[in-house]
Amino acid sequence: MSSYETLNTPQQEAVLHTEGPLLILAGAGSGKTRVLTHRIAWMIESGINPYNILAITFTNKAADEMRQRVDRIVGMGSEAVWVSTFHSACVRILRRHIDYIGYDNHFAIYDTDDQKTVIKEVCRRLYIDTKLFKEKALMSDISHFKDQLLTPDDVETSAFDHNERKIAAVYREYQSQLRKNNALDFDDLIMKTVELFEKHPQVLDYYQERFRYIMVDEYQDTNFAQFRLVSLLSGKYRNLCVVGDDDQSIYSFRGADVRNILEFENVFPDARVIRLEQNYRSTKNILEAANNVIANNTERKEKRLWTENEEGEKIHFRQFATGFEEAEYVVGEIDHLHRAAGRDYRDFAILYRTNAQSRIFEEKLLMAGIPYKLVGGINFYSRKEIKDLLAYLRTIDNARDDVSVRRILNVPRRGIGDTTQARIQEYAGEMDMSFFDALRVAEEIPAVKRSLSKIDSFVTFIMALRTKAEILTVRELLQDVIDSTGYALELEKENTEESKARLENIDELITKVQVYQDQMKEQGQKATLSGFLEEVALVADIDTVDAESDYILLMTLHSAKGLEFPHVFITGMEDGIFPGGNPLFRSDEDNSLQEERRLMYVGLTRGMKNVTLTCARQRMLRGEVKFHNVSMFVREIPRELVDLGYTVQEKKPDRDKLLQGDNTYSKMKAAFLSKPFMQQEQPRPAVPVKNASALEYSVGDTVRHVKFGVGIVTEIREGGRDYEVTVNFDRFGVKKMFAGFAKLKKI
DNA sequence: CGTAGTTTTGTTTTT
DNA sequence: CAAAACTACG
Repeated sequence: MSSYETLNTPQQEAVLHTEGPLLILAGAGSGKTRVLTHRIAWMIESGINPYNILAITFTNKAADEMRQRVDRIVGMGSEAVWVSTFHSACVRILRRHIDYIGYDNHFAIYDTDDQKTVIKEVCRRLYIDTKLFKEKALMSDISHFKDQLLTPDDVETSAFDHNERKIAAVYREYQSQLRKNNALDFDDLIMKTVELFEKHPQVLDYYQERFRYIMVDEYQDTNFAQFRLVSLLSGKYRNLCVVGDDDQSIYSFRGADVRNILEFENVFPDARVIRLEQNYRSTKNILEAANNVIANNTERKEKRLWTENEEGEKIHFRQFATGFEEAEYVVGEIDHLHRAAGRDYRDFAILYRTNAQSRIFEEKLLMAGIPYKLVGGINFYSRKEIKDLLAYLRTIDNARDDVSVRRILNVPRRGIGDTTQARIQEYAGEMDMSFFDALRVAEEIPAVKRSLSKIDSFVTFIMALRTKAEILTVRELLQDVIDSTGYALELEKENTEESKARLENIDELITKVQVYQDQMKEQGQKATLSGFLEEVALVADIDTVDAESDYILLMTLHSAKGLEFPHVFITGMEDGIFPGGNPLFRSDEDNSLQEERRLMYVGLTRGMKNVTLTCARQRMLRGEVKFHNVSMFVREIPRELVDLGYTVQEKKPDRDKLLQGDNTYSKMKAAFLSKPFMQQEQPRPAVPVKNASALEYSVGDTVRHVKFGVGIVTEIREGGRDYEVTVNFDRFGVKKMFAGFAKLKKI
């Protein structure tokens, strides 16, 4: 096939090397996805059964894309290839075989929220003071144990002080609670799969036969458990191909161990090693900057990325007085490039170190009427109303899921309060039965006599739903839950901004169920309740980003891994924010600093055409004004590669006043919100603004807005260079906006 | 039992 | 500054 000729020499080598262990050291933007897809295509073409191929990607989105690209090359056959994330692959395996290690195949998957609920319960049972042992810390401890495949016994044995024994006890009890609830957490998905394989060689053998060819992407971010899993699976045929870049290892906080990639050659002495060092993505300047930054790290495989691309623009660096001005600049700049240079919104990404930094950009973008998508932060599925409804579905699906049953027992209010719940819980514990079973026999519990009728009707209600679940589709079932609980009705009555947003989320959930059903139908599979819940548990926010929609992406540097954009803004380039953490514990030998630097490297190498770094002298952090120095990473870029533009712009007097002394965050916010967002400090070509007569709408007209939907124009006022239009939106109420930005369409 | 009002706590990063 | 966790009251 001629398409292989478009690959460079090492890329071709990687594609053609299908037998035996292979390590591909793929620098940023070196076309590794192309290599992986072509490699799968080549294998299929050369007669390998696609059924025998397993490809592990980092996100579901990457998995989908890979499958599509393979399809494009080979046409048919790719649907038989298993392309999925570690977690999805493990769920599929466990659904089939987890009964071998004493779990029910109908297990629930607990997210961070659920885990916390369990941990709290565990601490209460063990009389552990959560002031001394923070739930969050315990959770991360347990997570790390599991990353290392340590059982409660292991932890117990190696504990050498009181604290560690305590933690081991929590771990033990936590596991026993999960088992009782027939639930697994994220880390269990991997660990239990390993356990299954180790305890049941015949099951392992089955999968070894099945997956004769294995590929793992982003190998630098695998942890010990994942390493073990991959080793087991590939143990028989040894056709293991791993792809990664040690310079992009940014997940050590969740147990990722760079040694997996650094020591691959030691584990597999006969491994072929191929380096991909030609970069096809970025300009020379961007690459040069990235190379110089990462060169400050000591623990790395030396490599030299190069490109034939043009030199391009310098790295732009801009410092501002405040975070507000920073955001204003970034948004103004994007708006400018969009209008003047005709760049699509999808060409831009605004990146930051922590999710909390996104808000200010959201505000400015909203004001400017620029469409954006926020990736990460509070997950859609962790919103209260969504979790409530899902808890119903989970209760229907898995009767032993106590966390879900308890969540919905009194939602909507049924007059079954905390005391009653605690008593039932106690009884269930004593009798060693599930919470729901305790509810069913509530008449045996003398302490809850008063609520007995309420409990009975709850039990009947759930049982009825469970019966319905057998005949209804998932969507119909969800609709039934929404109707019969009166959940939506209650929110409608409330009729506040918040309740409206919640109703919208519920609508979105219904849409998601529908999408799932359609998808399953398309693939000729059965849409099941468990299947939907599983999908819900394992989607990352980034998976919902689609290439078609034209919006700016806002996300953390972590989420940006694997993506590329013509224009990248890395914001908050301040010491203490990025690199974050405690400066006292930061030295060059410190691994955490090196990881931050790799994060910077990832950020820079996302850029294709240009990268802008921004920072602010002072910014609001946790409600107080903080002063920061410019990030050390900015200084690590050679001076001649950086365009400094101007530093702090001349400020207007009224703004000066705003920034002084006693001004609170909200005052500043109010002041900025009431201002036209665009008061550009930098001279720029005048933006053509329509005058009132040129506006295609006038007072009384119905218009459509990208974000707010349909509304009626109630006022048009002259305001500086632009016109201020007041619109009463059907769903969002009255909003004021500037005609130049809002792009209102008369309908 | 439910609510409103008060206090405390928190920032990495995510499947 | 917010969200979460507590507390006290009707």
